[in-house]
Amino acid sequence: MVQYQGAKRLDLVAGAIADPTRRAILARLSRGPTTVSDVAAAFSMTLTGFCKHVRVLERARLVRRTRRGRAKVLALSPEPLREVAEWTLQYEKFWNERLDRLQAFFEKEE
Amino acid sequence: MVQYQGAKRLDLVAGAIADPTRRAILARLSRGPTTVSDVAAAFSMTLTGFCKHVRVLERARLVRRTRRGRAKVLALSPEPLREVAEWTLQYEKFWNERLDRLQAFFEKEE
DNA sequence: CTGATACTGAACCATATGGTTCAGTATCCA
DNA sequence: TGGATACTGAACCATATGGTTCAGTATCAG
Repeated sequence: MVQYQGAKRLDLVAGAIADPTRRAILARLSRGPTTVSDVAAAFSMTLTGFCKHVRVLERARLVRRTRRGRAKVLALSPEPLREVAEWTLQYEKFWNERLDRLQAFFEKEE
Repeated sequence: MVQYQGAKRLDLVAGAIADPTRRAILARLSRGPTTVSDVAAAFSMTLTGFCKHVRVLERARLVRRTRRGRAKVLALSPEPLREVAEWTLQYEKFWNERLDRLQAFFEKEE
């Protein structure tokens, strides 16, 4: 499959949010930046395992990581979610439109 | 990680759209229902491989498959995308709001 | 300087994903 | 009935993902 403009980024972002742990991290960070350990405390997982999730979010540019002393602070970087929203909203007309045509199609099939 | 309401479905749907082949399938089906072979013709992949992608989309309830003679017709089922749109739009305020606070934060760090 | 804190990288493991080939089922057509 | 058409399942393979442990680096506190 050929990769069009921004397709790889959508792969990364959609893949990143396809995991409940990572969505929970984003939800936590939406309440403000905080340290790795502080976010990690909510999960029953090793810190190393947690860091891997952070790495996935960082590669998708959904979080930024900066050093503050010996801690690292995570901050939400929500812009890539906009791209996902825009992609899904391309299909808005399909879930909004009356489903007569589709229903008729399936009734005909059965 | 505990799975909250609908979380597993979001996993499936976000995972399904995290692949350019599958997004292309959805784009094709947005122009109307058609057969497996017809959609598959656009991809340089075996039919078996293609079917696996269809299976992923079907498990995420993004396509429906019905038999018509010896062919099977695929149709877009866009409702699950609405859930993804709604999830991402929770973060709309973050990409819409002025980034003063965040920028100030990073400037302070550097 | 020393030790504790806060990560992070490397290696490893089990399972999932994305592809293949080959064989099988279901339907249409002559 | 007997092909040809249109998938689909099973087995296999390579790589990716999500977790672990253990060892290492960087910073702070005394």
